[in-house]
Amino acid sequence: MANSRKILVTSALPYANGPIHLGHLVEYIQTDIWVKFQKLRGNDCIYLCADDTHGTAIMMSAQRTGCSEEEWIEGISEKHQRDFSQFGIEFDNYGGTNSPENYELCKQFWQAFRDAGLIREEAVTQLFDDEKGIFLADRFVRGKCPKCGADDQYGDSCDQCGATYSAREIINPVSTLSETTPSVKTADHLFIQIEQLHDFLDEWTQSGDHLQTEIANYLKGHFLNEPLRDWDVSRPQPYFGFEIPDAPGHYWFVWFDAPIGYMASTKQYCDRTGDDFDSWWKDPDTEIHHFIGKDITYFHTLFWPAMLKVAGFNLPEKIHIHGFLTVDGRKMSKRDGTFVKAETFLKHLNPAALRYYYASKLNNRVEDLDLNLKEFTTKVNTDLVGKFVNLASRTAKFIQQSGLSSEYPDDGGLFQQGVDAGEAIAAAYEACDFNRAIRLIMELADRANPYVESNAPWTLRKDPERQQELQDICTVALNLFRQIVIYLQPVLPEIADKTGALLGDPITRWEQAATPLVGTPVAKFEHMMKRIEEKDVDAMIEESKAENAAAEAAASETQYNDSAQPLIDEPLADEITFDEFAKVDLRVARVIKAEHVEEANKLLKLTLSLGGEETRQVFAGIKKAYNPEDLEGRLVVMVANLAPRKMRFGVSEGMITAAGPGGEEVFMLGIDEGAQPGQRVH
RNA sequence: GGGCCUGUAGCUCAGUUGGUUAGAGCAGGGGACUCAUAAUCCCUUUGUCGGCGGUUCGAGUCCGUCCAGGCCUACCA
Repeated sequence: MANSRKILVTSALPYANGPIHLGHLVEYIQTDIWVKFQKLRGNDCIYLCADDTHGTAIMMSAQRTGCSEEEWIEGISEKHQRDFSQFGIEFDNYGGTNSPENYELCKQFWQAFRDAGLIREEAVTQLFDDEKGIFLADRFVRGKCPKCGADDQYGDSCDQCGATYSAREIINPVSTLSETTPSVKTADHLFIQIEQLHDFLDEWTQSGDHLQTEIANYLKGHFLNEPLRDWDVSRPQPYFGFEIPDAPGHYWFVWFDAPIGYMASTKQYCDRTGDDFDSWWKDPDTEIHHFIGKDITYFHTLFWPAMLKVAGFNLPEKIHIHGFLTVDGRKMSKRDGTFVKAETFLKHLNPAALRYYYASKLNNRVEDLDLNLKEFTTKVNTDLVGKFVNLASRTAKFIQQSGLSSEYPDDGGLFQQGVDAGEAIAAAYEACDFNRAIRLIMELADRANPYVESNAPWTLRKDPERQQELQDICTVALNLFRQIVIYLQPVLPEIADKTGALLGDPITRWEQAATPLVGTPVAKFEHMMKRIEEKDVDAMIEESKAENAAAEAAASETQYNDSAQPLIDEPLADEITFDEFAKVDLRVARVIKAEHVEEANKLLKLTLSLGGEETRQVFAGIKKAYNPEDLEGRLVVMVANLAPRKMRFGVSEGMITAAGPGGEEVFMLGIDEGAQPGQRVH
């Protein structure tokens, strides 16, 4: 087409850390419908996606399952692609951010930032999990809220009082990865000084219709009204990602390389098809459209445009942001079985039903979409099966012998009304106002059924004199049906294919809806879509519940499958009386000094404070398990009334309590925050 | 605390730049038909358009305010 648009479309990259579920599918179905619409309209449109494969979470998952990160992400990618394909979602290329193409592009972006002088280095102090050997992102830390004192809150904010804070402020932090107390460590990070692009971002976000208005307002009120903070784009090792070429030991933060993955996927597409990469990312006439969820808004509306700007690539024409999925009005819940995986849905229901339902609910605002299961069933059954497919189902077999009439009969203007509605429907699709498009299309179906009703082909077929009339009526009905099918092709591609086969004319272009089809044979009609049974929906929910129960059981097994070995190694001691227990004076003590002892290979020399001036010198056999510098300041529990014992290196005036077989496996007793040195343990 | 969004029949929602008796689908009630996946067609009930105040000849539509619900409040994917 001479005036066809060149449109590059992406969906957010699914994180390669779990299966696709119905929530993800809102976005991929929305995007796929939009892309199919553009293609049907004759535009040069490609749809790109990839797995987002970097970051700490993926590193941990691979570790847990005992495979390499590469093996892990490959397995996930296969599953993702299989799920998408089952739902009729067709990518022109599906890549992964761990690809060589992505690495090359990242280097290019990085160099552009270096050249622009926008990168600076600064030390960042973070909590560090000594056992796992990694820095802890906020969500991997839990502890007591520093504001209200609520227990078991995440590292960045408190559910109870709503306070936000840094993980370093949290009281009694615990790493959720190892359940150990993290230490505090400092590492250098690289920052992009995004504030220098403030004027550009002001202009880009607030004009040109690149964003929905509520998003533009949000950015204006939350970020652009004050200087933009520098963006921390590096992570120290260990990290699964790309090592920064000119900063060994530093890795690009996953959110630096993830959006570049859109481009890497384009690169793969171009390499495969011989297309020109620059025509997509450097030609200003090309439109780039990103579809994302509201959770990743600022990465795509601030950082990403800034990156593209600095590196000299096309800026997005539009960023389409959608809300989340709720089921029956509530957040998806694993416990309620409403956290339904794509795979589970497919075992029970037709993916076309979900595509239609989502389409009928989607608009171009950032609103949450509710999957009401009852409504889902009635809507699909009434609209799709009852009204729409029924049109073909009730008329096709009457003209299986004769085919469509050779001339399009008078239909009282029905077909033309459908043609007239075409542009409004197209405009609704274009604006991502799919629910409007569906409403307009269903109005057409609402007119077509009464037409069939009032002309009663089932009466005509009994009268040999009126066979021409019968053929004409069915020709009209099937053309009205086909017109609707064309309009619905972006949503229901499979039905479009079947209709193409039924009427001997494949559906490939939107304009086909403007011209009635005549004179073709009509194939044997076969059901295009089954009704949804309530029991299938119930079965899907039940299966999701069962999956969750099984997963929970497995998790609790791995968490609590404690070995019986310790008791076997050291059986329980004989019973004692309380008085006998009370003879042992256990005290809270603070390690005020910890030092190596020359020539000792097991011992550390500790100076313990019991508060005030009271101190004890203790030799403890924990050298292999603890570094002295990590001990200083810690609270321990000591046996304070143990008879002093002369040892080779001095007198030990007590004993600190610890468990474990010894050597490297010694675990000292800690005590919760708040305890004071000198307090007795009862 | 601040910001954004939403509030129209039992349910899901339309209502264009303010203009005559506020609409659709589903659900409910009554009837018809039998070609079709118990599908379809016709008729039909229901609304202080969240409350209050204002601008206007005229407001569901604009302004203010209050109430209710949702979301966001950056280094977290």
